[in-house]
Amino acid sequence: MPIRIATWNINSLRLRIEAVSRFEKAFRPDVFCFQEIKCREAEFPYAALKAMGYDHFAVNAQKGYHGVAIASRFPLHDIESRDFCDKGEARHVSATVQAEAKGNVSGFQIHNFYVPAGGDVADPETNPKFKHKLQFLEEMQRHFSDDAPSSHAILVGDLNVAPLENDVWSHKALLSVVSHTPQEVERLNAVFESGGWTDPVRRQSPEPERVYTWWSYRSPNWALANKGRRLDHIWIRGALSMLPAETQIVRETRGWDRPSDHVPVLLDLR
DNA sequence: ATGGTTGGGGTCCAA
Repeated sequence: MPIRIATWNINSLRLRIEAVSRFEKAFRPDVFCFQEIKCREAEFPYAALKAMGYDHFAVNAQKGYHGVAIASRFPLHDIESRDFCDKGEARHVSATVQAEAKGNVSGFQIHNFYVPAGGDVADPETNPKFKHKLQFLEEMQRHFSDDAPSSHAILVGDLNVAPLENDVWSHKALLSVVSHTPQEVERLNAVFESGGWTDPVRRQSPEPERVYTWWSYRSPNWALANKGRRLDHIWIRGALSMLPAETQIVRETRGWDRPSDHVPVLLDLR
């Protein structure tokens, strides 16, 4: 049995806990990473997640906005939440997963990120949110290049950047749209390269195949128009990147009642 | 070029 990791920007975990349950029944992830949980820790739906078989948690929560969490069937150790950019925002949580497969126990580190969206204007001089986004990515780069790049780890989350031309519905139309500007892409690529990461989603589905994980709520006909972006990512490094890996993007959840605007990304590692 | 929708918390901000 492979180990299955899922990441999903859920856009309010309490509101969509039934969607999480439906997804869990169908896809059974072992380690489930959420972004935009949008609740205080006291409001975190521990009981509902325990009923789905998750007994181990790493939660970095705040009232109303942002918030990330890991729910795991395997024990979690060394739980840390780093306050990137020192703004007091809950955008990162990491843990060591004590995974067990075929009786072999081995650990790997997992980092769960919610990178700032960056506002509307792609100019750090006039838009402090965009400046924050660029600084957040720069701090991520420094953080991971300080590590031993060969250490096995997984990085997941809503990185709010679609780095490749075929990660958006129109490269040309989105070049000046926050999420696909050269400034962000350059910084995300620096995180990826200096950290020694690999991208199993694009290993499986190389360009020019179009891959999206997000469709705006503002498009009434999201499936037909299909103006999506790939904002949600799973990266792996070290010995993990040598393992047989399969990924899935579970687009069908975008068509469920009251959906998140993001869909889950799954990774199976053997 | 413009405006379109959703969620949380509270009468507007973030996405």
